[in-house]
Amino acid sequence: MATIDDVAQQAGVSRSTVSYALSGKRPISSDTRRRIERAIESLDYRPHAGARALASSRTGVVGLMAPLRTGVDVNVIMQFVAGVVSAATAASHDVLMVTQEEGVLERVAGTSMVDALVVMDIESDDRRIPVLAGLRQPAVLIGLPADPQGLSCVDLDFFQTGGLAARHLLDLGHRRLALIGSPIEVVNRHTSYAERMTRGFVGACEAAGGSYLVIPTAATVAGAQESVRFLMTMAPDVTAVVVHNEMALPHVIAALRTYGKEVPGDVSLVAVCPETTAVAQSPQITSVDIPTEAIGRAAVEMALGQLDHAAPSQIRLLSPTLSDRSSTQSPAAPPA
Amino acid sequence: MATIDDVAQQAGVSRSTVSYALSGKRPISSDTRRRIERAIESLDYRPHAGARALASSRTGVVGLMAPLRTGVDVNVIMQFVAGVVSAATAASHDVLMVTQEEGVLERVAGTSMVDALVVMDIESDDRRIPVLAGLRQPAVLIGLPADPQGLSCVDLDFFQTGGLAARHLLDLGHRRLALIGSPIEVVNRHTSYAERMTRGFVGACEAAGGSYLVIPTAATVAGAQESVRFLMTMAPDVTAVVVHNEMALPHVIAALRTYGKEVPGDVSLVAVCPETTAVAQSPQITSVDIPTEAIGRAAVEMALGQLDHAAPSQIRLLSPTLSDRSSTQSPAAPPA
DNA sequence: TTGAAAGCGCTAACAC
DNA sequence: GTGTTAGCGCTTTCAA
Repeated sequence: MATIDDVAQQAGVSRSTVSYALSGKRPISSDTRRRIERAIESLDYRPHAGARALASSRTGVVGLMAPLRTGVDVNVIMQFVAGVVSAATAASHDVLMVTQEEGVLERVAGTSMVDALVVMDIESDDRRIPVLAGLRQPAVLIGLPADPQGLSCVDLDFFQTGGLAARHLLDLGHRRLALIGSPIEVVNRHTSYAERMTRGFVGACEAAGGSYLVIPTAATVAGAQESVRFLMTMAPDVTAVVVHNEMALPHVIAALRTYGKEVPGDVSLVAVCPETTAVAQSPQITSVDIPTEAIGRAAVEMALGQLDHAAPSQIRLLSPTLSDRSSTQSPAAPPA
Repeated sequence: MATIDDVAQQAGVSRSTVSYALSGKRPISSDTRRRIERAIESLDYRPHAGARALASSRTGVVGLMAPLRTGVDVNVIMQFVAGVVSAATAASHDVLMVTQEEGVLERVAGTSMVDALVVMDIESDDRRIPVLAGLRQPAVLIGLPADPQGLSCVDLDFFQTGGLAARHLLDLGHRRLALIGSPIEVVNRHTSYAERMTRGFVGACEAAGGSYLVIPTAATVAGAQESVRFLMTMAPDVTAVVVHNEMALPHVIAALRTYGKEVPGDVSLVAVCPETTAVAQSPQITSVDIPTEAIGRAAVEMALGQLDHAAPSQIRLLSPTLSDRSSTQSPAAPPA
């Protein structure tokens, strides 16, 4: 492999001139620049990443900790990952995927393999937070823990989301609503997220004088059936449902159908899920989108922005937007 | 951050002794070793990855090129990724995720960011192959291109797979079979994979004197319905189906049902898909498993094995295994 | 069993 | 606008 000295020699300049030409950190006469470029080209020169990292304390790599256990809304995870990778690429960075195992965070950060870290699937009281808070590298959490300990966070604003979904249905005239929510384990682990959603939902219902029911749901066929059965028992006159559980969504729709409830004829349905999930159902579902790509992108931008203490740490909650599709309508007039 | 010199000083030994103690490349007296360990501990020393890479020409990182576009059997991709990451971790390596963009391969390899590369989603005539073949680092392809140009490949043995699936049904007594295969675009891109499967399937059918039909299928609801309609028109007496298209699988089952064909009562069904997909259906599907984790694992092992030209390049086709579940049975006796 | 010292390839003062 | 040079922190001969 050609080194920077080879390039310098071939271009008839000093090593530092080549380095500066590459980084743009000082002006280079256009003639010199041309000779350097030619040399780089002809030698197919690429700076050695390790050497660069050693000399500059910058690796050009951001670490991404993603939950890789399959079965858990893999689609959603992949979308976050895609957002992170594309934002990193746009900022000339690569992405190192790290597993959840104990100690990797310390190792990856401690050995200076990465410039910054993005951590997904943050639990309310996540054990990784104190570790992350003690690192030299900036870290951004995707999710909103109870105590971020000064770390930056990005997440969808679930309080607004709950309100937005409920209000859409209330505005259509519905008065008896239900929230079919996250699996109970998730509720317990990620308190903040399901709780914020619920509070927003409940608040909107109460403000509008609607009645409501909140039901946690396992992300399985049986779980969805059970929740719908429960719903049909407790509130057979429900006319509108918010589903905040992308894995259960299709099963909920199917289960409603077994009770003779068609969407949207008998029951209007708003889902909280990535757009791709919403449009993949039939009928296409009116949804509050979880802007996975945007969140991943924001996480990287915030992390990289903090590099030279340029930007301060911050908590960023993205406002939800609702996309009106084919699963909601005004309730049928009650039989006279 | 503490450096190796800090450790050496605190332990009262030379820098090289610390280095050797760490790498185990030469014997260290147990007393010295103890002092070094203590120093490392008390200073919380971690070797600098860049410095190490510079001095040793080894990064401890393997690059993984995975298709990140969502919508394409993300589950399957994630399983491969999980296999790669866990195998890499087991071998004390980290994983750098790289995108499909033009030039990244050259950059990542050229700048010595990785020790080896694993590339997923290989097409029959993939443009990346010549690039990979020209790199200093070993590369392993997941898939089997027309011309591997000396690169190592891992894949499921799809020829055997086709035969195995067909034979399972033939052995049960079925004589009129169909293969509902990959989307036509995939067939055209990844020729080898769909083609090998088809040849295995057809071969087994002909050997047993069964009749057969092969139908490419789009991975959508409409695509599955259309394929089933075609099947029911062309071969209404079909009693056994092999589905090699995990995205379409549930839709195919649903579509069959609309024609009054229950699985397995009227039609036996064997799927070719990851085990998790097979057991997630109802009824659980008899399947030839795509051993995604094992393939990912094998890819990393092969790549790392080639590091010092230790192992030669090779093509490895994993033998399929069939898991008998609830979707196959002998055909009903024809009405007398 | 251990130490001294020469790099690995690059960046960024500092000097002109 | 360009060159000189001192590191960055580690591995690995070579020598003892």
